[in-house]
Amino acid sequence: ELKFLRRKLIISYLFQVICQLEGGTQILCINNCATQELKPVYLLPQYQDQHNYLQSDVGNPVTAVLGQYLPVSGKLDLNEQEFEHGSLQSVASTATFQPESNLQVKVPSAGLPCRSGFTKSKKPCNCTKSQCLKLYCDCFANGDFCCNCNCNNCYNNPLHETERFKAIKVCLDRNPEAFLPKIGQTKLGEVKPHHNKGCNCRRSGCLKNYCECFEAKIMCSSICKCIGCKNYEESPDKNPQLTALNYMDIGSNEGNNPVLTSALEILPKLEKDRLRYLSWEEVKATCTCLLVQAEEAEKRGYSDCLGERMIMEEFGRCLSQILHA
DNA sequence: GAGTTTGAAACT
DNA sequence: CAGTTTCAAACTC
Ligand SMILES: [Zn+2]
Ligand SMILES: [Zn+2]
Ligand SMILES: [Zn+2]
Ligand SMILES: [Zn+2]
Ligand SMILES: [Zn+2]
Ligand SMILES: [Zn+2]
Repeated sequence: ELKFLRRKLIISYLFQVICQLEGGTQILCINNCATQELKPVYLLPQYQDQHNYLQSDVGNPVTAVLGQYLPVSGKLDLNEQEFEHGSLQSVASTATFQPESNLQVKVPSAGLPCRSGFTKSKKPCNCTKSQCLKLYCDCFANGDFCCNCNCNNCYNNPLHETERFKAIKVCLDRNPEAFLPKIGQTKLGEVKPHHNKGCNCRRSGCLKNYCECFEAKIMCSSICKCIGCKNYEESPDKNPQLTALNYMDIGSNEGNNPVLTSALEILPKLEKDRLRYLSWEEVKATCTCLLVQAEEAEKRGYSDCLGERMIMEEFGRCLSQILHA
């Protein structure tokens, strides 16, 4: 369901609109499409009479079930480049995101109660198909031999040295850092406890051990690409900017995404407790609704311009439902 | 303990 | 490189 609009784009849109709705001043402005003149679509007025607006949606089977999964038949292949071109207009500033370094979290530097090198309290694995020679196997991934494991057909032991070495080489070819510790590699001069490559969680909120960040007992950071993350600074009230920005895909923005820049400008105006974050379910449902609109427009042979307008209006309806849910 | 959910790793 | 499949662990009941 995210083929049509890449998720980070969606999240950025939703986030910005929420910011602006909450701020109450500005208006979402969208390029209609690359070939058309810039024609802003104003969403805000549509919210003025919320009741009526929702009433008119009664017959809309899509928005009526926002929050549920809708089966989307067929696939819509929209020219993404064109869409990108018609993305949010914003001053292309080069402002970069500078994390508040004084928010330094105190690290229990006392050192973990190191498991006595003797007991090797390594959790036994239960691999059955990987022969413990792929990174699926935690033993292998940690560079350990399997020991007291429950694995089947295990090659991760000195008896299969050759196979094991080959497997290690394959992994290193794929990722030269495959066997480096995923966390704790605090580079010199790095203030905060450095994290790994970041997670990509969607459904766990990064609050379950499915999430590698959570499992490692570290907060998600800007390099994470998670959706609906709740694994960040314990007291979000203290720094809404920081936590809110964690919801955007800063990591791949290279610091100059206009959406991000714009959000940075807007954020300080916000009352912190009015921010509302999006869950994966909401993002998913919204994307589904937008897809349906796109399909509809395509089916009816509407112009790209009109199709995009339909999509954006649907987006507005979805957003309003989310905001008022 | 069986069955489901999850997201990294592997694969195409 | 993105989308899909595989995998073993985390989780639920
Ligand atoms: Zn194993
Ligand atoms: Zn093992
Ligand atoms: Zn093994
Ligand atoms: Zn996560
Ligand atoms: Zn994370
Ligand atoms: Zn996260």
